[in-house]
Amino acid sequence: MEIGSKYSPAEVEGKWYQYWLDNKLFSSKPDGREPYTVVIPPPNVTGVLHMGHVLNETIQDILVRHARMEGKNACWVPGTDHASIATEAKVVNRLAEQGIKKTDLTREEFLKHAWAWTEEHGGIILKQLRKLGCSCDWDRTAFTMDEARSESVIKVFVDLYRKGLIYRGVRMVNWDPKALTALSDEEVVYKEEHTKLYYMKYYLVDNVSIADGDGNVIHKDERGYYAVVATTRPETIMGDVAMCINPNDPKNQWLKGHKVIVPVVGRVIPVIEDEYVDIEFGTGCLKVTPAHDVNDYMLGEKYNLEAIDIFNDDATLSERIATAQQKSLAEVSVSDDFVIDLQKYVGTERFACRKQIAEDMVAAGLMEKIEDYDNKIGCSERTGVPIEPKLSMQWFLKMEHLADIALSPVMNDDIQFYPAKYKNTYRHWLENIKDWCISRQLWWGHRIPAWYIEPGPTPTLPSEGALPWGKVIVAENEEEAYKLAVETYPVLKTLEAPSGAVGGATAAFTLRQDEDALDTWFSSWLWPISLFDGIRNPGNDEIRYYYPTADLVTGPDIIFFWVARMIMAGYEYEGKMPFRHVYFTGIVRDKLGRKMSKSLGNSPDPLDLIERFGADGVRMGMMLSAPAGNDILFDEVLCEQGRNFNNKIWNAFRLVKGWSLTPAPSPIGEGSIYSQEQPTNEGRATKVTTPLSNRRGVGGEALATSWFAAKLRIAAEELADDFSKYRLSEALMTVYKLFWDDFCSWYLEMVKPAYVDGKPQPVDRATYDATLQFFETLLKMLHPFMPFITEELWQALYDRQPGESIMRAELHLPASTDADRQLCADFETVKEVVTAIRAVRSQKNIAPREVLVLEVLKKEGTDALSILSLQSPITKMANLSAINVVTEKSGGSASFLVGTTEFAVPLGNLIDVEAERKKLQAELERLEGFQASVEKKLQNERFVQNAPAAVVEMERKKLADAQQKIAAIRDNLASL
RNA sequence: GGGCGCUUAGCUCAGCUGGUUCAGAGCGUCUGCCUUACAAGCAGAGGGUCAGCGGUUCGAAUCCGUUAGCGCCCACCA
Repeated sequence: MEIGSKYSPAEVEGKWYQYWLDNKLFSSKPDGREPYTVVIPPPNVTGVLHMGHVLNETIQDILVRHARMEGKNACWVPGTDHASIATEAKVVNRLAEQGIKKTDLTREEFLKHAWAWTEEHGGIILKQLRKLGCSCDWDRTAFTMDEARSESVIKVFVDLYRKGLIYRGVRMVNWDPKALTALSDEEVVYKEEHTKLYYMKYYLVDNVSIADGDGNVIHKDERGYYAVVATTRPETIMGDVAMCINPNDPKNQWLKGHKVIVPVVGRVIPVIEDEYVDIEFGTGCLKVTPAHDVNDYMLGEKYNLEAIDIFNDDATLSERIATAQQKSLAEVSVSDDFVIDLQKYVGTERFACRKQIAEDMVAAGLMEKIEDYDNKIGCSERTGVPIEPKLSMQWFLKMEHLADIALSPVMNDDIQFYPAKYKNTYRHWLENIKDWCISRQLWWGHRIPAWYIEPGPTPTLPSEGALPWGKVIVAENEEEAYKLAVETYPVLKTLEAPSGAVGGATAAFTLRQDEDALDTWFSSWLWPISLFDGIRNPGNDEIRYYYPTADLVTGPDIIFFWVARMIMAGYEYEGKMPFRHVYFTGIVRDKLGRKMSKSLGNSPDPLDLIERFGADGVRMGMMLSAPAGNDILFDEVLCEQGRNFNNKIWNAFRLVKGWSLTPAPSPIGEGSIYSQEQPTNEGRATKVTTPLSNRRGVGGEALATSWFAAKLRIAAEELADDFSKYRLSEALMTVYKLFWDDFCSWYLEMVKPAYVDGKPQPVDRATYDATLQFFETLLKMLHPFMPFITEELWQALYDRQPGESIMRAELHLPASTDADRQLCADFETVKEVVTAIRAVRSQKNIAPREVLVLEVLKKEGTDALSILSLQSPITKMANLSAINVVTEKSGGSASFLVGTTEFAVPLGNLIDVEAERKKLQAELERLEGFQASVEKKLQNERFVQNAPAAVVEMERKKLADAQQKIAAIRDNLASL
């Protein structure tokens, strides 16, 4: 097989993805195996893949592939979200480009456009996930607005309504004047802004004279006494119906019982008293505008004040301000000094109006002062415009019961959060939860299944007053609603009976469906259930098998929107948690720590990255810096590292596949060391006491092979441990180092055949087989992270049956043993010795191909000889001709310590005595310092008494070792 | 305003129950190598008062307190 020295992902990825699809390797059906279920956090149906998705989906794919290789029945269900408000906004924009206004369309026409848009863009993102390698069961692809999901949503709405958990009412809601819809509290984000604080004059209507003193702070000018009200929103004075002071506020006692004039408006309003008012803020006088502020609304309720809504839905000033002004002026007329005809503001936009009215007030002498002020403004998460608190009729879901059932499972870890710190956030939200506004004034979404009873076109009315006009009926469909209406209000039966057709032209009454759609999250919260049809078809085989799902991978930004609510729905409808673990990913930022955004242009296109580095490279780049819950500082350099790793794997494969075999298999454990045949270095003076020989009878390859087998077993356990703790980036790093350092740099270098006469020698069968098996194991360990290259090489490693895949290959290694650990520890010594010799080469500029001799100093009380059992790999890796045990090392040699054993490399006159002396001197000082500190510790009686025996013993050993080393270095120095 | 978290090498982070030879990794940096798998590579090296201060302990990066800086979440001070 001819293979290039560079891995080309593009050729490989498409091929294997198709192979996986063709062989249905992603698909799952309930069977006897343990299920492992993941539901995708559904991306917006019209969205495109961004780096956040790459992170999120890569993690899910790693978990799913890992579980699949553990022999579990892995099922990853993909799908998309209709994203009501976002998608509707996009459709509205597109229509606007075509010169079509939404308001000119009927609901049906608009929905046609929306569906067309969905067909056009829907699923693009799912296609992109395939490029990433995601192993979703595509046959299960769902959409929050497909039939099964829609019916589930409606069923749940009806159910909750009948349970009394859903109600309808006029409440202060967050109004998005751009999207023209109500929003839930969670959809409001607060932004810090530099604004102004306006201090306005509210003159007293009764021009009495007021005595100074008693702490009162009185304002008076030529027009009379006035109170000063501070506000950030002067335009809302048009809705003022009262002024409120704190009854305990000494500086405002004089205002008690008076009436004041709203400047500009001219309305006369009472001064009311409530302890809600903060004495410290502003002047302690609060204007009360029940229609436009949540707190004012509460005051309004409490003191029975009128709410004057001054805005249209798009937050322009309403005609109502003028009529309200006329009405109040008709009641109590005030001096023209204080009044401006509000008609001039009608139709202006709220911020323009604010500017204008402030200027007008200054001009009219009604403004005391204007100060700079930093304020937090609630804005729509979607459209970004400031929210307008607005009174409106909406549907709400009572949250108390749902919060109750959702709290404890997380707090007692039935559902585990990674990282666990989000438990606090979760608890705090549930403990302070408010009712969920679930209606949206949108068309794109699930229409609320509520109908209002209205007179039909041809009613014959017995007695109008007794009829239930306007009453609401909640049912799964219109037919049901009709039946229910008649059942609930038997009087409807007495009307002229409609002839069959529901709500038809002949009906005596009709049902008019509520215009509103449901909040998108009202469908997403059912996702883990509705994907298996558990709502429409409770207890079906799929829901019983796949539910609860295993892991949910999502961002902490939707912990309330989605995670918490899924937990509520899970317990309410299945009586069980929807998932066992939640893995919270961080936010993907650029390397400077900035959020990735279109406007900054700092967000790379994932598909472009995949093209340049390969999907495996991008996945690895993402995972290299992705501990759970931490933000990811993404840097292309990491993808490059990923690509380089792919290349490394590729080349390791080329090496192994290029080997030829010796004709007859040679048994492991005996002989077969070609390095024995290498010539000894006759040229260098040595005091040989032990000839180079295989003292303990184990060959180089065999030793390397048993070492790496042990290493693999230990690494597999580390890997399993990392996975169990969701430390995926550490798991990847474990395999990365295992492959690159241990397998390539040590193992392969140890077993790789030598060249004789320019030709590589054949490799013995046992080594070859073992190497291939190691390779296969490594590929399996890597597969969840890098699915494509591992499949490519796995397929090429051995002959495979059609339809076979590494995806379904299981990774079973026997448990590691103490012997394994001992062997690995021994090999650490090998590595240290080899590294030390290489360092000598590097320092002395000795080429790797120049053959050296190593001397081991045999001293009384030391274990110098044990190294000889490992001499074969050392000899090869350090390119030695011999390892000689000596009692006295050669003159002019570079020496080093590994453990307490001293080694020397004879170098003849290459040695720089002065430099060597300096080095030794430094090392000696370090060791003496260390020795002193250990001695001090051991002389401390409290340490010896209190510390565990093992720790004390360890210290004693440290001391003994240090003493030995010091002695060796002193000898060395003396001999120089 | 309330709550949570973070601060360890140039960068990004591990360090899990306080105790293996003065703290680890990856990347980057420096030095030397085009050595017949791989220069997208090989070999070697340097780099840290564990944010500051105080305490507990025989022993602290680790536990407690405190200060500073950073970040996140929640909240109706107009």
